[in-house]
Amino acid sequence: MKRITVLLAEDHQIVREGFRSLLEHEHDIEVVGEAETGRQAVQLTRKLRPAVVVMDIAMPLLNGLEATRQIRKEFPETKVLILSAHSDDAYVEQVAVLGAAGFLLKQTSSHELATAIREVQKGNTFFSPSISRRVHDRSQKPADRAANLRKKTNRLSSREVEVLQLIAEGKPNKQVAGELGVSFKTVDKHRQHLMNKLDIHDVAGLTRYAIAEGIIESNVRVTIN
Amino acid sequence: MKRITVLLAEDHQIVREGFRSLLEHEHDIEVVGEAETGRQAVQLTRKLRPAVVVMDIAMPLLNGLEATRQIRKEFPETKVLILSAHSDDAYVEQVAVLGAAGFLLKQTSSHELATAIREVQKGNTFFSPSISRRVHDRSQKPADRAANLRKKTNRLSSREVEVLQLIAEGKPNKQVAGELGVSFKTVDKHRQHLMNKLDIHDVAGLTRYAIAEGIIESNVRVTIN
DNA sequence: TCTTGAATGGGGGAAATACCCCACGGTTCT
DNA sequence: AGAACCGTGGGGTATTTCCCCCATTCAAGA
Repeated sequence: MKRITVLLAEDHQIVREGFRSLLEHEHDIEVVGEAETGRQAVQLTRKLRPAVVVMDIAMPLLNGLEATRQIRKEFPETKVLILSAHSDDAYVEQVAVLGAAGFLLKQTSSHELATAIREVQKGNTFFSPSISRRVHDRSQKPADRAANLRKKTNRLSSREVEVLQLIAEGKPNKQVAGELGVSFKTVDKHRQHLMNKLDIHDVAGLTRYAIAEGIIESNVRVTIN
Repeated sequence: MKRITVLLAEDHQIVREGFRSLLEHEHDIEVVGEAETGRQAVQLTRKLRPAVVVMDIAMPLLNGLEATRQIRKEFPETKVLILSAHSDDAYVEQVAVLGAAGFLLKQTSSHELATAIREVQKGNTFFSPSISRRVHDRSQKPADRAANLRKKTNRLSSREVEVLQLIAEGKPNKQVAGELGVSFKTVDKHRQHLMNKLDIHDVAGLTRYAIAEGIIESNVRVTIN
């Protein structure tokens, strides 16, 4: 029997190990890798080609939603199962358009996690009950959709969201440039575009925006380098 | 052999089940109960009398620190091992006076969790390296420690909180100075004191802190001047 | 009483930000 | 085929931050 290959993306090691331990009891599922950040999740997906990525949202360097977008773009056949502590509107909003195959809350049981992994691998979707209700409500309203499409102009690009997260984590442009592997000037350019699109012209404002949008959490303690 | 009885207090079911699964591999440790809230942790401690309580901080109804205080008061022989995602100064500060036997970060490995449980059961303390460094610094100087507790050295003064709020609202020092009716240099000085006390050295970090502490909200849209 | 801290103010300087100018190669709609 | 972005990179500059140094006044605690 061919087992379902799974990549775990979750920043807290002990929680990640817990998930791995839980999934070891499921003999049709194999955890082939673990990622600590969204960026690592993208890299490991490229390298390991798992069938399913179990993705936490709140992660340093690159949050789970942005990582999902990048993975879905590069590997449309890879299923991403979002696993989040919160069911914030800001998140739920994005999940539908992101191409995630499912959304689980951390309040669910391990049994449901295994079930969800099997379902999304088969090509189905799997949402926690409270989430699915909300997504349903939302897709009822085409007005919102239209509004989203119209506002496309000042919607941030994927790269811009990435830079925004790092800025909101308190990293200076030079360090952001290093982590993204681009020049200081490019980062500076993204920063300017961000600011123009959002009409927010200071780091404090960008940070508040990032938190309000669920790109980062307010109590992240960024690792000291 | 008598196994170490453990109560798990953690609000996310799947994370809790993961911890249980991890600890099932340790044959000298037995998970005798699981609590979803701080209040339930206190109740189950009363009922089950576990040797060690593994306590998450962020929990509904009653947070882990308050639950720890109540458990320690009622059952001084019960060891509480705090398990937190963050190493905020505010938390670490309280852990010492709370009577917790240890403090683990979720970034640690499952192996360390088992070790910590064994150590605190024996009556020792166990702190994650990064935490222990901080607590150590503090307890190294008894004079400082006493001063800290009595004078609350690293608690912000009301003026500092005032400046922090304006910074987190995205106002430059010059404007803050204008609004407070003091010189630019004074504001700069408050800013430095803030940063030293909180050990946060960038505006993004200060903004996240202000939001986490409820000093401002993330979705404030500051009026444009 | 004497020290400590809070609040005030200033000089100076290296670093980072915020905002202009410019360009090129690529994708993606229209 | 052209327009409109996107991502990349370089030049420059004014402002701001961040962190030292220095000081005085006043209130409160050891």
